[in-house]
Amino acid sequence: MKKLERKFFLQNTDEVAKQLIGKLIVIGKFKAIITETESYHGDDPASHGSRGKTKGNEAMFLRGGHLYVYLIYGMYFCLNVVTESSDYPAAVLIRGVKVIEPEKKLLDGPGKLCRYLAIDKKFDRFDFCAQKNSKKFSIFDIGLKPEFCATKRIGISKNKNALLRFLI
DNA sequence: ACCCCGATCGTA
DNA sequence: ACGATCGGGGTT
Repeated sequence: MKKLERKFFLQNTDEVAKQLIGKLIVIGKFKAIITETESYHGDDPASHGSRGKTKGNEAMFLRGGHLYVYLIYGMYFCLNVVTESSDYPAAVLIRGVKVIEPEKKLLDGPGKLCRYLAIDKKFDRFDFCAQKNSKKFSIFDIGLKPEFCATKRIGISKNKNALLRFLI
């Protein structure tokens, strides 16, 4: 079980999105395996960061290894892992996980996932690669290399044909 | 101050 | 297939 360090998240966003499948998220008392991700990089019209920095999306412009959490449809939070270098907006949306502790539960959908894991705006801009923060949120390689496929992303209207959704 | 829309979800 | 629900961002 090896903690993913900063350099992992500085890689190309599509690559990080693929490699995050099968990784273990530890957040508070919860442990969960990532089962579904989507890639959003700065030159993608579907990405929040593609139209420049705003108060809401500035976390996307941080260095890889931070979190970007936003509110969608007035009701749901979505969890993203920021990637690549600072000032280039890019992130991976975590769309699905399989919780293994303290109870087994499949969370399919970014809103459900945040609701169950109690992720909200307080995690926006959180630097989980900083040593002092790793107790609150960390991602580990536990040696799983699941088969996964690539499909179109869910719920977007721009650049909708790109195959940037990855799921087991 | 106003308007519009959105990386969703649950139900039909 | 569709409505709920509301904050943020752009525009006036």
